[in-house]
Amino acid sequence: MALRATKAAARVPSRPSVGQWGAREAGILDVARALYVAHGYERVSMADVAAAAGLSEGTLYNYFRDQNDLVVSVGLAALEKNIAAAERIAEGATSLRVGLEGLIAHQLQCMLAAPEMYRIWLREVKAAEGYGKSDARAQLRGFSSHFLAFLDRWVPGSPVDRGMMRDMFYGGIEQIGWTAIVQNRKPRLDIDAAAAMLADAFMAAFGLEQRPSPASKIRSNPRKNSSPPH
Amino acid sequence: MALRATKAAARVPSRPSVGQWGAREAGILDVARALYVAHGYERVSMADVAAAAGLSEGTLYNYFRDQNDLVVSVGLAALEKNIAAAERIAEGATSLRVGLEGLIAHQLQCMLAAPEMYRIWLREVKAAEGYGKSDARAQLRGFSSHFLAFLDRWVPGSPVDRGMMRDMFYGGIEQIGWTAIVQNRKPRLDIDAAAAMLADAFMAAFGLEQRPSPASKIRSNPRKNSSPPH
Amino acid sequence: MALRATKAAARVPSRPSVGQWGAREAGILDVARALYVAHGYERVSMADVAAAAGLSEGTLYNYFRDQNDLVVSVGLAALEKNIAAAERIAEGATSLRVGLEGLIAHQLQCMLAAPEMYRIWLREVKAAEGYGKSDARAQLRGFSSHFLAFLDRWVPGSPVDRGMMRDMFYGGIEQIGWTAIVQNRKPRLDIDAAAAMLADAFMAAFGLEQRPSPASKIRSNPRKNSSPPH
Amino acid sequence: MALRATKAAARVPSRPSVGQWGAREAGILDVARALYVAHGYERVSMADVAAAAGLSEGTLYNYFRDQNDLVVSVGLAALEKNIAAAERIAEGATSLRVGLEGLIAHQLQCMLAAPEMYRIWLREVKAAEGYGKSDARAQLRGFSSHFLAFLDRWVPGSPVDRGMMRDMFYGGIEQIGWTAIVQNRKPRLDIDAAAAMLADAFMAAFGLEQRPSPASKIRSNPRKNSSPPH
DNA sequence: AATGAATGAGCTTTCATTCAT
DNA sequence: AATGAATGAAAGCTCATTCAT
Repeated sequence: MALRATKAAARVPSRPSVGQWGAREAGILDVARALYVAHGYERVSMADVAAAAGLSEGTLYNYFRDQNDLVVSVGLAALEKNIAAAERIAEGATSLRVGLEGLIAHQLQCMLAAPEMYRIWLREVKAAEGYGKSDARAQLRGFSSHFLAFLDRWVPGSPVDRGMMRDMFYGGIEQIGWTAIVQNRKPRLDIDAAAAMLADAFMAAFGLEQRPSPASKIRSNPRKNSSPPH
Repeated sequence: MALRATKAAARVPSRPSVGQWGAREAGILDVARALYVAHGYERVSMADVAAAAGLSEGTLYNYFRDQNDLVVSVGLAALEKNIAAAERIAEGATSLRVGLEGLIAHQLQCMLAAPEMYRIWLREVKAAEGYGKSDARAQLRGFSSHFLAFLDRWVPGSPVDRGMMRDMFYGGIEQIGWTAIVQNRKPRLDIDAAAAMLADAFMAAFGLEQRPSPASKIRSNPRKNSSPPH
Repeated sequence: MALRATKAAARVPSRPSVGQWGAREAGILDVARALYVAHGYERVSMADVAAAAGLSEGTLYNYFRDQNDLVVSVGLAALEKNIAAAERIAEGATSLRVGLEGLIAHQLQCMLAAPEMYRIWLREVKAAEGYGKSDARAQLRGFSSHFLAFLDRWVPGSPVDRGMMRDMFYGGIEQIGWTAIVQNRKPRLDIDAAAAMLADAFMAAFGLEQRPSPASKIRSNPRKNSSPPH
Repeated sequence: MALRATKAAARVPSRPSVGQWGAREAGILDVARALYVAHGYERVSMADVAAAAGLSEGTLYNYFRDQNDLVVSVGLAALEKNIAAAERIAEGATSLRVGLEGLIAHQLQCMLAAPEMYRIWLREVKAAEGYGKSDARAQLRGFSSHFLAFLDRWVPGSPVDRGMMRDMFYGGIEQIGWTAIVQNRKPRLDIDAAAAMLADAFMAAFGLEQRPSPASKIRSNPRKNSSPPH
């Protein structure tokens, strides 16, 4: 169904040396990602990747401990890029609102642009046994703290637990993105509009900003309006 | 890594008859679920299930087309129960707030009580290739409409698109639950407190209820609520 | 009853490279043939062949795509040898009569020497589904054209369609050989006598040579003829 | 590849009682034949046949010892009909020439009309292990003696051994028919023309009739005959 | 570092056949 | 005679991984 179950490879604990870690590995990851995206990662064998990369199978194993390592690495490479961009967005934000909206839009864009990467993330990382102790999770925690710092920067306190805020935020966005993917609604989803709306919603959810006061007459369509007020 | 990928079987078109679908299958599902929970579903072979159920392997295949069918069936059986309970909660709710809180608490309880079922759901259903067209998704859509009807009942209109509300709601809750599971924080998570807080947050997010105005003493549940400092 | 039906493998397109195709494969074919002859090919598993060849099962599958490929390859290897010999006989023939007689004798010898190979040819090649488009048939066509060229060399024209001549010739011979095999008459069949008689018969059938003139009351070849005179 | 190999069922030696042997069995054979022709007999399971016949699987086994028995029975049923017709043709023949021509045409017609039956005959009967001792062969021997009697009737003696004549005759015809089938040339094969030509050829082959005398510069059968001008 | 042939455990899956009812 | 659920042996096949060169 996904990849064949493997007995935990007990031996080699670490990847070669980090200094070396560059060109070659990145190239392999690129090749692998292309294959994964093209055929669905479950159907791409190590031999396929090796061949496409102009490597022998054995050599491939010099760079990635096993298939899981490769798949997860491909997934995390994509994640890293996204995280880096997200951090830049958070840091460059001129207001909480702008930051959230940017993060939402960015997240949705990433998902819709590369659903297969998200599938890898979901199946092989997030829902994998032992995710709790994985490197991947450590990485995520790194990002998480950035996000929390971003919140701290703009709102020192809020009624909702910070961790929960993060989970609501990302959980909600991911679910929305996934629904769009699954419904094959990718092209039609208006990411910016959705981001604006969601940013409002999250601000309200977290008590981070006043919803329009009853006094302010501003909201044109208070009922079903799905778009951002002001 | 998970289960071996299978080629779609060509012959058998459908499962026997639906009327018959009862005792035996349910028994097998129970046995399988127990094994899955105990050992991690990836590590449980069809032979294991057959043996535990006191069946021959061949017989097992009379009831479930293949391993994937069994795993997914186990996952969906759990889901069905949860959905039924959720629908009861939604229908029995005396207010929107009560309903949301109940749904949140129920969802978290389900996840924390059976994380392995949630893993199956995540890996083998939600993130499986072809989920978009699966029976599972059809089933989910059924529940989704119940949830939307529930919202309709209490709030005829809201600024956020209903589908997005649903996704934010469940996506957020699931993420929170998953974090708790992954962090092995199950026992410590105060589900009721979390549910109360989240219900507030979602109400606010969806513009469904006034956040307490600074002046108004309105907050109904000042006790466990971890929210608005006013 | 014979071998288990297999679903066409989807991925691997062709056999490795042709240049390499030699030592190893030939060795495996020899081993397999020996087992097939000894036990009846239907009763020889891939594991049997691998073990006898001192190979792991997986390795065996590096050389032969599946069981059918191996069985057919064994059959065709035998066929190739026979065809090569047949071509040499045809080319070296000093007369039409000599050539036909040689070809008949050779064909019968091959069949009686290795009936199991003939069974493989019959069941797994000739009567297999899709034989029409198989490599085997292509190979046979190659030989067929040689045979037709041989006829052309000695008799530029004849009343019988060449393709039919070929079919009558080989169909007839094979049936005779098969009868001998089935009747367990192998040792007793006087191949040379039969070949002489059949050569006469085919010459006459194809109008390629004068039958004995009316004057010689009976038959042209009273010498070695093993059949009943009136 | 064909049917799964089975361990020789050692027990039940005979079919129920012959008196009963009628309606039910014939009906099953019909149903099975239809399925075999439609899907290729290798792909039709006993369950398929039972279902199509409105029988339970167990009941099917009351009528046919095992799958092989069924398949072979289907094949032989077809053969029997053909043989009966052939005997009628042979008996009704007004001359040797007419008889042979009729037999050839009939044989080709049978093959082209039901190649799948011929495949069964080839794979599951003729090339099956133990064909030599099978009931099928006994049956064939019966027909064989009819054919020989037919020859005896018209030509008390000939230079070619009678058994070989039979084998040449049927082997040649079958090969020609098979080639037509394999080449998908069924519709185009002019059976009557072919039969005429082949009849001539066989007559000549067996020395059963004068080839056109040297004097008559033309040929005996100027009509449809595509044969010997010498 | 690179190779790539060899490995082989281990799973799924099939269906002909049986037998208790 | 009929049923049809249960059987279970039996093999095919894959592919991640290794290791001798």
